[in-house]
Amino acid sequence: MKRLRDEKTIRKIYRDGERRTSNELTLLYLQNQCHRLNYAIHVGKRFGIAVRRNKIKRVFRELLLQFKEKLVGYDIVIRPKKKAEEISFHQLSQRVEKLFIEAEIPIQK
RNA sequence: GAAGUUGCUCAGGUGAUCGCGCUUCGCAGCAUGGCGGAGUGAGGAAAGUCCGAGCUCCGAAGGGCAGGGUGGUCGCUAACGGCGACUGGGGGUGACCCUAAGGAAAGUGCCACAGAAAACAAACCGCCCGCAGCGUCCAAUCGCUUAAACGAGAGGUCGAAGCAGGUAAGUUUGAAACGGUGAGGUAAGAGCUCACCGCUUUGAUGGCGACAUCGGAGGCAUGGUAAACCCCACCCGGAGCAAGACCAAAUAGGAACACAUGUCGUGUCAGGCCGAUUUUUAAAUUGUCCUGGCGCGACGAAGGGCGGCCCGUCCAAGGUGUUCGGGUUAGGUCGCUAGAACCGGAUGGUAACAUCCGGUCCAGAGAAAUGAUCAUCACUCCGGCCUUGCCGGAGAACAGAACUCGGCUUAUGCGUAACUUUGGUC
RNA sequence: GGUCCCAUCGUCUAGUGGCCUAGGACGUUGGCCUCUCACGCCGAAAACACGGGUUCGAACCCCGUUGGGACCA
Repeated sequence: MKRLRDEKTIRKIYRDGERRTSNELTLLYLQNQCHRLNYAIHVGKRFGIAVRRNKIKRVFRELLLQFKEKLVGYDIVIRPKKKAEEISFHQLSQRVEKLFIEAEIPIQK
């Protein structure tokens, strides 16, 4: 699992990728060539000061760790919404898994 | 016990599992990558960007003006608008706190409403004395008369207005009224005189100094406002690591507008006036001068740079300047962290701080990494119980390095020391 | 990261020490007009971002916060 830091790749995902939304986040995804999960978490300034933004990013990174072995071959971008701050880690985990199922990404056992 | 003032410390520890950034080593490998090990990894405010510096570039960072900043004194410091000590003023019962705290007798401006008057001294309302006339009242005396009544009436008293003079805040207004309070004094009053306080000025003593204490003199002149302009003293060139340096790649020498192309010298060519020579006229040759073209040299400048202006200085025909357009491009490397650094000690100093000795190496990352769960220990709070204790539950703030330091300000949890005021009990 | 600018009724604004108990326009709202609506007329409510300081007096001057906005190779 690797963090995406290349601006061009992220733009490509925004342009060509599929997207699914829930109350808590927006998920964008695109198949890639390598057999790994690359991710980016997009937290704008409307979430407040730097500490809060960093906290959201840490929560989502921890959450993606669960899917590390199951989701390979995809580049994804996660855009949290403000409601994501209000619910617990466990609830958030379920919502994300649901989104992955909706997206018909094959979850490997 | 309560309320408060000032200073200081810490910013949870340990272990396990899963993860992250950077550096480095090893293995496999040459795909956009993988696996494993080691080291290291946020703050007291990293924040606001309010000051000050280092560093880099802008010509070499020059002079003056403008502009900006600071403003008790002495010190500390690389520097500061910071810090320390002291002085004056103000606040608080107090511990203690606050203080842009130079100049209003260089000049200008402003001081609404109210008030007689708002700045330089007067006018007005008053008070007092004097003058001449008028009126009221009293009245010596006189006329007439027996007397009374009546009439006249020197002089006095009171009153209103006038003239000339004296007078100061009387009595309001106001934030503020040419010293304040008290006593004497006077026609009425007034520093007119006296005492105390204030002020001005002068001297002595103490202090490096701000200033303090004591004394003499003047009798009061100098309203407030400078976080109004201003004056005085001191300081400041501008920009900022997106500074800047190097490398690579790409574009292709683009468009529009503005401005200069002058003067002098000299060479050459062409033309013209005049003269000389040859010569029958005409024409030819040649010389001085003038005009024009070209070349060379010197001077020169519209403009531009030195990010406000002037001086000064530099560039200035191989055109320059401004604007627009196109391309690269969210390219790479360096700058980039060993420093006015941190810790401990000694010495000097009231202190800020300085010097010396010993030790330590402590993030340098592409929009950017430190976290999650569990256990346990420590801390705080709440509840219960058999109250030196045990059990259960809850909590842990503000907040995340982006070139680096020194401060200030703001946000914020817990603890602790000294001191102050106050309540209760002994 | 750095350099700057701004803040007045719900919105756009005027105000540059006293005339400010802050003016105007649009909007809101009450009444009149009309058969009703619109237009028109008369009225009302509504703001100096916050905290200190200077001054007799502050929306205005000074300092500090808070919020918003612009720019950079």
